Amino acid sequence: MISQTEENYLKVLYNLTSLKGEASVNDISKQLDIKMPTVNSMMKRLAEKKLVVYESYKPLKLSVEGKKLAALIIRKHRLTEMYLVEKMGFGWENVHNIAEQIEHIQAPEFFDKMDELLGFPKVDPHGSPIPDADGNIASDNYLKLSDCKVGESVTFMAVQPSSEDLLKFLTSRELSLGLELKIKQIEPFDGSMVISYANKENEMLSSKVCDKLLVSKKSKKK
Amino acid sequence: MISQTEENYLKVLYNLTSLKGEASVNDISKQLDIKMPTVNSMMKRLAEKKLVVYESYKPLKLSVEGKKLAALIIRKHRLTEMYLVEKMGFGWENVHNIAEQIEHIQAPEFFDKMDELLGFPKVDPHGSPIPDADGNIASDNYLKLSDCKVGESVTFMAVQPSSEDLLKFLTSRELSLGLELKIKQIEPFDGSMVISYANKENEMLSSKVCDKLLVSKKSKKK
DNA sequence: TTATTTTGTTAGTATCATCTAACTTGTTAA
DNA sequence: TTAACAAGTTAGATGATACTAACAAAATAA
Ligand SMILES: [Mn+2]
Ligand SMILES: [Mn+2]
Ligand SMILES: [Mn+2]
Ligand SMILES: [Mn+2]
Repeated sequence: MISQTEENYLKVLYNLTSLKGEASVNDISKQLDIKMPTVNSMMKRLAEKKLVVYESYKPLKLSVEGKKLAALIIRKHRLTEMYLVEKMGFGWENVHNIAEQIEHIQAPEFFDKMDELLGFPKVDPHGSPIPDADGNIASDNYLKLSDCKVGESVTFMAVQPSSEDLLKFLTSRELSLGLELKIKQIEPFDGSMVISYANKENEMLSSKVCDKLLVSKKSKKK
Repeated sequence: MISQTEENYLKVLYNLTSLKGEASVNDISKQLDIKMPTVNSMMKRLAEKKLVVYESYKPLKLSVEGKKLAALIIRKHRLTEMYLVEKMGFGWENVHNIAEQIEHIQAPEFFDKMDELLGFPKVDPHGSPIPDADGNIASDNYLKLSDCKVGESVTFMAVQPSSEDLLKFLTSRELSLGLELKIKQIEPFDGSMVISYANKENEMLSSKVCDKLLVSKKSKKK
């Protein structure tokens, strides 16, 4: 059996390693706001359970089994977020904290039902892919809006990472997933961008924001 | 702060005391399948927190505050059960275990939303009343079907206590809440009853079943 | 390359939630 | 009314999950 606490460690490790393939004790410590010695002993415990690859002073990795387990927790998290938004009417900025708790519910039929009622969605409300029931996750090949050039026209696909404040900001600008963004101008000094979309003309977005908006160039194959 | 574990103790104590007003360490121990010394020290801890009235060798009671807290957990449990049945399509025999977990979610807006989507229901899928947001619970004045007499016609209002097996059995007999039950015959030997309802004529129910079906005599005021 | 800082580890402590063993108190049946 | 049994309590142990203090290793800066 795996505890709620252990599940949270696995999930954080999954997210941290999804970038570089490995993570440090320090990274996890900061992410979870838990002191390093606690993280250290938890990593040893998860290594005992064959979920984490631990060697003294070396970066941490998830085992194959650990990766699958983490993906299944993330599946529950993202299905929940989608359900809260689509079926219960929550805003995309208000679902993360609830999902953070519900992801630990042990009742496969509950999440299967959500999945079914949602029509087996592929992404969550922030554009992140939902792992399938085997823990496989589709890799998007989106790029950051901030890496695009003037004149380009792209589709807004995901927010990552998506903090509550950022999501609120995007809502206030009526910036929602799926919109066509036209890049009008890029300020060389601070990297802020002027874009047009929907019925908005020449909206200014800071580079801090543009860094977190993921877009696709060619209209996404359906 | 109150832990999930503590919440489960409070809830059990609430349910046990709703009958006689007090409960024993032994009762709780059996109900939760946790040894008496563990229950004993938990009761002392909850007494520290002013949620339980504890005196050595005396029966246990909830404090006013404890009673309210317990009622609010039960509110979350029953709203969840109702939501699962009404909005997600679960059968009434499959919702208790999920609700047992979801009742511990700390997110008032989540349960408020359920309440709203359900149209502020007064009872759960098994006919038990849902406490209001202040922890007040309406008292039904139902009687057991087994206490009724031949010839009477009553309305099926609740199942209590409602085990999965019993609920499955009732489903198999198409016995659902709100039905008019006509008592045709009572077997003096074992107390089993012959009743008619809906399109069923002279169905036989054991006294074990009849003991757990709550009914109202006069058609319930709407 | 040495000194400093950051990161990781070990050791020891604390709290929560559980247990078993042993003892005490209360209840019930001879 | 006492002897037996049931219920309640105390004491002590354990595993999970956190912490701080102190030390060791690795990375970085001087
Ligand atoms: Mn999230
Ligand atoms: Mn979580
Ligand atoms: Mn229930
Ligand atoms: Mn529970």
